[in-house]
Amino acid sequence: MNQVLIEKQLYDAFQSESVATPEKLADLIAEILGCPITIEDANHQLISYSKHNGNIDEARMSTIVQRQVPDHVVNGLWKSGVMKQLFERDEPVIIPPIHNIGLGNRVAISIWEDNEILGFIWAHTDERDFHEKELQLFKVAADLVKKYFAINKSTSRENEKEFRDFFWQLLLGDIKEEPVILQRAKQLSLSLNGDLSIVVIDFGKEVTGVDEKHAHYLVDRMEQVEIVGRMFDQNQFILLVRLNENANKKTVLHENLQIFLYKINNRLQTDRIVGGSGLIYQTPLDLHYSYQQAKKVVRLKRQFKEELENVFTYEKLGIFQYLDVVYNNKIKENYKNPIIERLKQYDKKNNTELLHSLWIFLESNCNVFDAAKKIHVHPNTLNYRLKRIKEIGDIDLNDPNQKTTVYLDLIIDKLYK
Amino acid sequence: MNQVLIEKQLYDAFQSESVATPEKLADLIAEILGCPITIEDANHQLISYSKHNGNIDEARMSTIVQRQVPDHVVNGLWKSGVMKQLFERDEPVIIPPIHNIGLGNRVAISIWEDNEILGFIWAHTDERDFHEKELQLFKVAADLVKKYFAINKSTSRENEKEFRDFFWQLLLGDIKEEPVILQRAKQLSLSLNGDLSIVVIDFGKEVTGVDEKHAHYLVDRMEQVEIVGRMFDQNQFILLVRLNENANKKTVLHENLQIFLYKINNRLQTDRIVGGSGLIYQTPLDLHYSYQQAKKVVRLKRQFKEELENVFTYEKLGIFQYLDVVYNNKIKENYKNPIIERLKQYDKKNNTELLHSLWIFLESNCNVFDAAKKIHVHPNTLNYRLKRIKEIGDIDLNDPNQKTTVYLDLIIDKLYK
DNA sequence: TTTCCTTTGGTACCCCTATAATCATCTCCA
DNA sequence: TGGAGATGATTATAGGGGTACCAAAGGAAA
Repeated sequence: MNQVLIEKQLYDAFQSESVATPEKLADLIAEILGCPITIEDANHQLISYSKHNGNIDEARMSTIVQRQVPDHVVNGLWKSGVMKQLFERDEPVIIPPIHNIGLGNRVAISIWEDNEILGFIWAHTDERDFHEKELQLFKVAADLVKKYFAINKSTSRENEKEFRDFFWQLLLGDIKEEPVILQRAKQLSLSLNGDLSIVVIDFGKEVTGVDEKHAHYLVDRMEQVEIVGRMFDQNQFILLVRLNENANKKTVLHENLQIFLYKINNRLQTDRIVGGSGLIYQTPLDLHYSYQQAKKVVRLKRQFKEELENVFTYEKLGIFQYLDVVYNNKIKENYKNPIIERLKQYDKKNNTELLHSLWIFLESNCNVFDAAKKIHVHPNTLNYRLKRIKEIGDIDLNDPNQKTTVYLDLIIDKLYK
Repeated sequence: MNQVLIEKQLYDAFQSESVATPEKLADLIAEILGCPITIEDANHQLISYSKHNGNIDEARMSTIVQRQVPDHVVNGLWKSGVMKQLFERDEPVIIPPIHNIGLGNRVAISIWEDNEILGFIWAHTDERDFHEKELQLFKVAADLVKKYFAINKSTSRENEKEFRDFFWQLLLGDIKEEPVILQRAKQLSLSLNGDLSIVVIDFGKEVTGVDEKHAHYLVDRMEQVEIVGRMFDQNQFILLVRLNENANKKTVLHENLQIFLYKINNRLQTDRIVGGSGLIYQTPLDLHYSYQQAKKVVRLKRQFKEELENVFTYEKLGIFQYLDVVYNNKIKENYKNPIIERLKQYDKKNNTELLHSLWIFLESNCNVFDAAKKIHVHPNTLNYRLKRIKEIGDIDLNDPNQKTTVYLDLIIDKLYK
């Protein structure tokens, strides 16, 4: 009965304020539970905190001062497994002190809507123990806070479907006039100026709720980029991002994606998730190109796992960008590079390794010494082999045209076998 | 009346022999005209010669001994313009002595069927002059010889249409079973084993009779290759060739085509005629690939006139083989190499020549010294520029992948402008 | 003037080329 | 069958040439 009473009290208190401020909400929860309360959003930004009475730990102090949870505290929470629990269920989690990040006793709960985490409530339980009753109350509190989030998100929620349609139009290039795009963006309170790019994260399987939560959470923590739009589509998480003015265009996407993919694979205990970004364009008109490019990066990363392990942007695909069209052309024209064929034939007949030597040589930027080291032969041996290759293959390795051609054909020969 | 009489006599004489030997024909003409006669086919192979009375010149002597006109004599005839006249009309041509090739006074006439030259008659007029009467008689003689050729060609003529159909089936790859192909080839007395390839000569305009004659004549004089089939199709002359057993596969087509094209352009006073060959295949099943390849060579040679001036075979196209598919892919994906874009922008802003320097460097097989020489700067200057290029373009020139990509993109950037 | 960019000179070190020697394998012929 | 000779593959050595790096000077813009 006591519990029901308190619950009613909470509800009444909450509903009595037509627009409850988050601070009042924190104070109210703190009062009922009898301990300091902190409310954060999904991105660990401080929403509000209760008046504190008595001494507080270092983690709380710095969170309040910075208006967000310090990075090292977040990292510590991940490492200790606490965040993982919060991400995977909506029950209160009892957290023992973690001294090296200055964190005292806590009980925390995550707040959900559909599969998206809206935020967290942290109770600072240094001064009192939480038993079943308090934990029940804490869940009720989470429900209240969820309503607060829901109200504040309501406007964007209403637009959700409309936004999705617009996003697809951008991704498919359906709208051809920039003013039309910008007007619709304005209606949806989106800003589409600056450096834009599409990022595609591919889960390689159907995306579960847990996957979505982690993905949402991690993209929100990307640095130097702003997530303008996001959407799940089958196995893929599609992002429309804007680069910050002062970000280094050449590297920011690469770095963020690298970190993102490392973390999400780590947290979901897999290695299946890959991702890539398209080129950066200055107009939303071109975003459909970026989308296609990002998808191509993902596709190629699956196809050439090792080779493209460290490639995350379309720009860095290099020759792989053209590999499949060239390959298809070869198939269509039934073309086999006669040089390679001659060398293969010779190798087979004479039990030599001319073709492999040539490949290592080309891959070593045509440096005989480096290449010789890699295949454990004397540089002069490799030089001799190159001389033979020139004779047998009828190729001039000093002609960049011929060299490039055989390099391309060799890559294809190796990769499409 | 005398003329008509002789004409009748000639006809009678000719028709009296159910199968007149060419020797008798030569003797007959010699007797009527009162001078030694030589009959050759289109390829300057000796068909027959009349008994000679009196001294003969060196050219005749060596022609008879070798059973074909010596090369230097043929060349001399071309240089003096005689062959040109013979090729362009079917009237007797009076030829003054050409001493440096040992040729005395001659009157010659070419023998035609449709647009193909069948052969020539040479009258050795050292001992007597040809006037109007003799010239008329000479034309009658040519008509007789034509009939001789016609009889001997009749079997192949009958097959002409059937052959054309078969040729097209080969070119288009319509027949999928090798035994079927070989059987049909046998019916047409064609041999389709060995190293086969398709050659396409493109006249760049409608082909006239004169063009055809020269083309037929010149392909018959190719060395180390056998013309298995030939056909005119719109602006193109399509050849099916077989390489001789002992020919150097790597070079024989290149060399023959180079010479052929030089000569035919020269003789027809143009530079419009181009030609190319496809790959060499060992089975007629693959000839349709060779045909497509040869057409591609022709098309690319028109598109990149200077760059492919010395390329005649598909094998030697090098990177041009892939250029258009890569280009189309770029267009489709709206891709502009960001490295090149950044360098262009920098060059424009700072009035520098980084992009051009990079191009020369890549074209010089990445040899700083050679490249520096070409653009007249100190090698260290170029080194410095390369350092800047690496910084501004964010490119690692020691990575063959990146280098190849930018090389390809630069070629396309230059050629498709 | 300061600063940044570009060019050039110098030097030490690394790399490439050419030549020759060594070894293995195969062919051919007595 | 043995051995001379040919061919091919590898290693050794020397010297010239190319490259990377440092330093300095000239020039343009702030």
